[in-house]
Amino acid sequence: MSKPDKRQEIMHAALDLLAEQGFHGAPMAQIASHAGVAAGTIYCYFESRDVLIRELYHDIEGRINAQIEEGAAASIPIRHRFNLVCSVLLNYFIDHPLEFRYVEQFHNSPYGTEHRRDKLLGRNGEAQPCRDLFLLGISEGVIKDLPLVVLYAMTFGPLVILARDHILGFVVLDKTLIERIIDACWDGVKR
Amino acid sequence: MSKPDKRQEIMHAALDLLAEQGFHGAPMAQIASHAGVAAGTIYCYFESRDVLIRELYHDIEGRINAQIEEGAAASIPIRHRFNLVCSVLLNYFIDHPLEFRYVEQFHNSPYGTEHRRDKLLGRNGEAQPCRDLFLLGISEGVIKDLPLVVLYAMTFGPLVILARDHILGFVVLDKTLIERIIDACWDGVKR
Amino acid sequence: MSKPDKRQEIMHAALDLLAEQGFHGAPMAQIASHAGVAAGTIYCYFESRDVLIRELYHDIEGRINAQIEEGAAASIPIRHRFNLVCSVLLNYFIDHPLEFRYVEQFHNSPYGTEHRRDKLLGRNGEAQPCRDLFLLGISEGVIKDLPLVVLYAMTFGPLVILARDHILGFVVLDKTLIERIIDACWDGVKR
Amino acid sequence: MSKPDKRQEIMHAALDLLAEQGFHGAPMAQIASHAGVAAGTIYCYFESRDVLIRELYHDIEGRINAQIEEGAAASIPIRHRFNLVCSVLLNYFIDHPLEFRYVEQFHNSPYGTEHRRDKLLGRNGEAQPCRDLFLLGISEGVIKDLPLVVLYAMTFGPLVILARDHILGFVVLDKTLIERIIDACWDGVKR
DNA sequence: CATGAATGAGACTTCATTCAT
DNA sequence: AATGAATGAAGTCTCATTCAT
Repeated sequence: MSKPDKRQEIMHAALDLLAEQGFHGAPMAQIASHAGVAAGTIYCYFESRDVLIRELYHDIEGRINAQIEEGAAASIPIRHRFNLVCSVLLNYFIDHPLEFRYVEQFHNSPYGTEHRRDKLLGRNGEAQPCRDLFLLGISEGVIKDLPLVVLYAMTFGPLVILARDHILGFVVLDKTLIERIIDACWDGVKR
Repeated sequence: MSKPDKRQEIMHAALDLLAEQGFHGAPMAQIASHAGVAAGTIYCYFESRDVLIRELYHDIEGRINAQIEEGAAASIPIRHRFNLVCSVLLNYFIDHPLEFRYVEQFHNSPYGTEHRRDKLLGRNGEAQPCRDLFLLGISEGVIKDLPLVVLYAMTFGPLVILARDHILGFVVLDKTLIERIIDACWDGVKR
Repeated sequence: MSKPDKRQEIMHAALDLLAEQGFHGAPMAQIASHAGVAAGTIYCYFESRDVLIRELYHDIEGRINAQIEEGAAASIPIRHRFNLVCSVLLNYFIDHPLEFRYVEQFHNSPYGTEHRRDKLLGRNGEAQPCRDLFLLGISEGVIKDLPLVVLYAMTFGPLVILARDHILGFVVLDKTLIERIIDACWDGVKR
Repeated sequence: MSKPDKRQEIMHAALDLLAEQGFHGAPMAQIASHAGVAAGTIYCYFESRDVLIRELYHDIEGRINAQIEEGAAASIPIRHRFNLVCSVLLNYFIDHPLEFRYVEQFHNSPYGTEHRRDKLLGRNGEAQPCRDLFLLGISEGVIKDLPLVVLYAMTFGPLVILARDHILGFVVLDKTLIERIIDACWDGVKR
């Protein structure tokens, strides 16, 4: 109980501070004190700052993917599954603004570049869950026959920007607007 | 000629190094030597590192907006203007990968947050040029009646992601594919 | 049996690691794990790291002196006793390279300085066993009438260097060569 | 004037503190303040602490070798050259106790091990100057036909120990005693 | 304007030691 | 006696910035 507790405290503190102050605005000492532990304690759980940052990303990525899969797995009509995936994802971002900001920063940093390079070789499947959804749609002729990467971009590109704008207060995404947004995304990918 | 020269050298060196190595992977000394000037010289032109970073962003943003305006200003049918704006923007990113990476990093960092905050109060116009395009489209009933922010996201969200994927080698965006992508974006915003 | 066992394990691990990696290249945690005990356990047997280091030295010094005494005590002609002392000592170093390296490092460190300072006041005995041998030799007129310290240096100086060179692989000291070396040492001290 | 000045100040301070307090008893900050410079300044002249330590050794080694060569080069009878080399070396140590202590510690530390390893491959010639002296003596039949390493040990082993003892106050090496010591050393190596 | 040596605050990390279990 | 998670002081090194030249 005390071991995972402290590890969790540290990860939570790191998420908070790194998301809010940027990857280079939060010294280890600050993370430690925010987590209620001594500076050295972090190194009982994470080999280095880099490892902490990567492990934290991996954690969040896992949770997000779990959400997406949840929607993508359902065996319902493609259109509905698409809706589900998008709304689940968008709502997750809205509900977890810190995780969202963390992930965004991670992607647009040398960590993200390295992370992608690794995926190219070792496979990983961040958006893997949607693969089947899109492939099926293409084969059924309801989705445009475009490279998967493009379909991902058409779908998640707008959602990510809107999540950010919502978090920053540029729009208020309510239930109705979210529905209309997802419809628009569908228009983008549907044949 | 020699004064603005040095300033340009510095900005160019900063763009190179900051884009490639991340905002925190390029010390001032490295930027200076890459620019062929002494460390102290940078401070003759920029008050501080932060100012350099922001000024560099401002420069790039200006050039990108100029490109967009170029496409948006033409008094041709909305559909064509939309095409023009998108292709001009996407091609600019593809042709200027360092500027693209720089801007992406800027946005997803405390600088970006602050920058947006400033915009809320004052003005900005990053996507301003498109404002009229979309407003006109809405009033003519050819574009969905959604908040401008959403329309921006529907349009630029996919483009930005695809530019990044192209730069990183995940897709190869040729003329044909770019056309199809822009068509898909149009599907997303059109009524 | 289990208590002294653990103490021995710790001293053995400390000897290994401190000799090989230097006095500052072996953290307590490493010594502990090498000894198969927990970090805190060391402090059940040794008050501090310094105490461990000094106690370990004291142990080794005792064993080496025992060897020397063994040779020095024999009531045989001086020349033979000298031979015995030297060969016993040199062979001990060759057979116990870790102890040798440990002792060398100890001497050439602040520990050694402090150790000598203590000896100045209290006692010494490191080469004490040879005292009688040399004193007898002087009085019998077979050994040069030089200060004991000088005679020690003439005898042990070469041996120590050659032990180190042998351990590091710069020479191979076989039986014959050892004999010739000891003869040379004798030439140095004999009248 | 100011550049080499500061570098010298740093090396001098490092020699003082490292020799007196041990290689691990003198933090960079202390060396810096002892040298009258800021902590960071050391890194303008030395890449790292390790580099400083090695460079300092290299410096001292050079000065000592210069002294030895001075004695060894003279084209006088072997016996006299031997005397000259030994007395020059012993006096240098006595006159420069800090350098002596520094060198001793260096040799008996991982730095020294590494240094010797390098020499084995790349040649370096610490005691090279004496090589000819001993080789000539062997060929002329006035010096024992022993490996050079052994002859070095017979000669320098006692001198090093006595230098240390003198510095620590265990003996007082005056002109007369030094002569007698060198005579004894000669007895060790002469045929 | 330009220089670049110098600064020193502050970052990351290590590790001897403690103490509740 | 034994454990090992936790501590936090201290160490090395980086780097934005300054200032005398």
